[in-house]
Amino acid sequence: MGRPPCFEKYGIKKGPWTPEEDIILVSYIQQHGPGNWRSVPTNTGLMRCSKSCRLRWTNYLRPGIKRGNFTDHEEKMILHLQALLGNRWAAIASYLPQRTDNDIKNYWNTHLKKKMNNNQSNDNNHEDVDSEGKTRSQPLKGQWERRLQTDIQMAKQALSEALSLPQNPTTFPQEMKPSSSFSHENHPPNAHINIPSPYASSYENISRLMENWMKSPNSSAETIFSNNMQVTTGGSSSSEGAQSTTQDHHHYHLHRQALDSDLFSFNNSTKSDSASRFRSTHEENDSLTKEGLDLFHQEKRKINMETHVPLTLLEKWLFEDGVTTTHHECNEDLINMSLEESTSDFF
DNA sequence: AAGGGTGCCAACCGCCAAATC
DNA sequence: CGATTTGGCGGTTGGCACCCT
Repeated sequence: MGRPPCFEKYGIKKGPWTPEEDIILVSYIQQHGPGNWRSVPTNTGLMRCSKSCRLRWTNYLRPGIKRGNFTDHEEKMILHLQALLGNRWAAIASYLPQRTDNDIKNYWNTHLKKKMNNNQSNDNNHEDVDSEGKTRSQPLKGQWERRLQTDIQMAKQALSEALSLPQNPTTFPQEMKPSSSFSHENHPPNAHINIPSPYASSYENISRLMENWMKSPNSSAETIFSNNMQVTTGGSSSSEGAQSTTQDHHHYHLHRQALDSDLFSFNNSTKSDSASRFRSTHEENDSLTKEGLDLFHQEKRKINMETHVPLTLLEKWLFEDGVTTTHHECNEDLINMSLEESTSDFF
């Protein structure tokens, strides 16, 4: 037999998400936590498939997501991890908790792939032009990959070199270190993320939105949203959402910024300590519900049991798996090499 | 100013493994 | 144990915004 058929076959809506839909989804996740996506469309009335809801949450609405330009360091990490793991964007994204796999994939396809091609075409001179037009030496890119493919011993050495990135503790966010990347106990997710926000001046509006939202969790999202954000919602079809005015876009970004607020500090429970964030943020919130606490304890137990493995193990798994699947012809020596040793400088 | 080309990115598609009945 | 659903992943696409001529 199998599972009962899901509701989502009827009248599935596609296309860009509207602010109203976002509000509904976030509101639901706020109450029930991420997961059990099958029930989300049914319980919220969203005419979206569960898959779409999950993607919207993980790629856009989930708090703690860093958007905008990739830093030089992030770019290097992506390049190195891509060389190690191949196009396993989810695995790569697990090393960059603030970035989504979709984000990294897009960045790779639009920027890095091009850059790699340029590097290969300019192979003879080991110089590269960065985004600011400045010339800098790039001895690792390309060279590292070629050496990896040709000689295991050389590859070992090259890997060590590649992983020995320039040490710059001041520019390396705390949460990106593996030992702490899954621990935000004392750090609200956005507290130390330096987002160049054009919406800072509207912080009060956001605060009001969140305040009212928390006070009236049962009121309709549309009412809350229209009262606080004054967004023209109209018919709220996807096409209309996509055709909103510039002002609407501005408000939409305010809304988006609000969703990033610490008040909703869940994280994807399969990849990080959503429970820790959930607790740390909700403990500071007077409107914390008993339901929320129960959820937190459930989440924490689940995470402790299933997903919160030491990162060194995760690294090993990623490394070994990546090597065995992408470079299986030369995997033995690489597997024998201790990743912890070779990455000690990397992080 | 207009039209075509290009870049970017959110969202979709299809596949697969795991879970469930 | 097989059928079915769900969740996750990587690849791809559609449409908007920007740039160039």
